[in-house]
Amino acid sequence: MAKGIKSAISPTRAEDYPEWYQQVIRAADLAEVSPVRGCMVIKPWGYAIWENMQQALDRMFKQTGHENAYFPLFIPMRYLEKEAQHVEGFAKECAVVTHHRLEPDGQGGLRPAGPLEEPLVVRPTSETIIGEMYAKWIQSWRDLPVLINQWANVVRWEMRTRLFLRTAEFLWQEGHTAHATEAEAMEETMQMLDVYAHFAENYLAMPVIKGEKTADERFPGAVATYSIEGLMQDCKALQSGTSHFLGQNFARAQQIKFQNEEGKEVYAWTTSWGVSTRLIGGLVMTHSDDDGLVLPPRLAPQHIVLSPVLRDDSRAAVLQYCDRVAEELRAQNYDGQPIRVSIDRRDLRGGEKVWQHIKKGVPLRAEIGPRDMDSDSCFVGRRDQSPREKQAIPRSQFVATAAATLTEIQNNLFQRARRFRDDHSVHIDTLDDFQSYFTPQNSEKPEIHGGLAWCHWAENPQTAALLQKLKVTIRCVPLDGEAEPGRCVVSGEPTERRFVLAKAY
RNA sequence: CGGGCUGUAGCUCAGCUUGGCUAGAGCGCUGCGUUCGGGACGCAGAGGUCGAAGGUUCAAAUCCUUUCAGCCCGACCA
Repeated sequence: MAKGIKSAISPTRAEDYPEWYQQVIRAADLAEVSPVRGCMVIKPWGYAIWENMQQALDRMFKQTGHENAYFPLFIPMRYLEKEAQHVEGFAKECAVVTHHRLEPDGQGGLRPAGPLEEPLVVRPTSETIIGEMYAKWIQSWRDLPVLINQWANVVRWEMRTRLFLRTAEFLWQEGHTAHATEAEAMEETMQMLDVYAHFAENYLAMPVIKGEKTADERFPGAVATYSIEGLMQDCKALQSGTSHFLGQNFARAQQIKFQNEEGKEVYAWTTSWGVSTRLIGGLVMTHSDDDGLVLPPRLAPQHIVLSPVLRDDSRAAVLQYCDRVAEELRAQNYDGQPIRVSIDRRDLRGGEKVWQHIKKGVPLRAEIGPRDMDSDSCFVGRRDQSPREKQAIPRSQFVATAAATLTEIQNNLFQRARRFRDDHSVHIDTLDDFQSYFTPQNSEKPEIHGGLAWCHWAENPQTAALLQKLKVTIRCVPLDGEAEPGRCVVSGEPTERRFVLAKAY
């Protein structure tokens, strides 16, 4: 490739953000679009990130008293019909199975045969099937709470898809709980929102705002929906996890009831909460730069990749030296586990090999050639620094400080993302400021603009029309921070606190 | 699901308007050589039923119809 090229990914973020996003995913070999409409293939490097997310989240779910279970992929259509709002919300995007057999069509092909008596819906979410089971399992107050999580795939027939951010099929986890009292269910809802926020900030290194969704954005059938919202580098917000307080809506629809301590039959209070492979998209858009993916060490499939500089006269010795360094690194712990190290033995030119690891977001990389071996050191680069800033570090020091360096990178990424988020968060108090904040200078080819606008806001037809015009949405009513009486920037109506508004995915 | 654009080699694309030699380029890939610590260079190669199906024609990547997929813009959504 030409020497003049400054960055590994083309176009850059500033030039064309959506295209940059796709190129980062491709360069890092995370995933591809599949031949199946709207569905993606998650490749090993991308799937390993998901596995790391699963591992961390699963531990947190267990620590908060949940157990894993598995429910069917297929949901009888009539289950979905029970909760009116729920049907309405999901009906438009359901895949439906109507046959259970194939037969020759007489022209060398196949056609469906054996129509089902009742169509089966491929789960878009599992409230209904799980609720159906809970209704059987729960009879006494002694049976509560029921705290179950499921790792699964779901299907929502999306018309417009983007890798990780929105695909017809995606992987997620869905927690479903049932409680004896409203307060306990609400406590669960908030607890899991906190778990998600903790995970986002400490693992994804993605600062998030916890908040409640407005009625329009609420989960179909929920009494209240809470979310964590992150800000991507193109200044659009990403809903990155949701926790729903379902009240007794689903319990009533599905007859989840029990005898309480007074012997009275009452409905249970339920919750559900989930995060998906969308988080990988959030990860990409929070940290990556014009040289490709940047991974927070806690979720990186490999923490360190050693790139031996292979020359005929010293090949064996260098490889042996690398093996030794790798062994020593693996004996170190980072984040409670041995450091994940691999050696790239491929006989590629040094520069090319190293750039591949940069594009894949490996947090720490070390080039090791005869010169390093002679001086008993490693030539180390960090993904949170420029590719040029490489340093020779004595082997023993590199090994001894590797875990601390990973911790430092993890923290740096979070600090950097938080600074970006804070730099793109503003209090807006006039309509003019609001409009100009969300209006690009160049309407032909909109530049990156906007961010999180904290505003006094009233929900009414007038404000809704403005939002539609500017393509802005109410992200949430933030939970943290104090109430601050004020007046709606559009209508002047008095309000209690500021909402967060932004353009969003 | 509406409106627009696009499907030609693994990737990015030219060729199509005005049908006609054996369908091209760059990158990537394979081999050999020179190289090698910031993304190498030279030479020689492999690789395409032109998204798919029908049609028009002596002749279709090129024209027509249908269909599938992708991208952008709307509506919808984790």
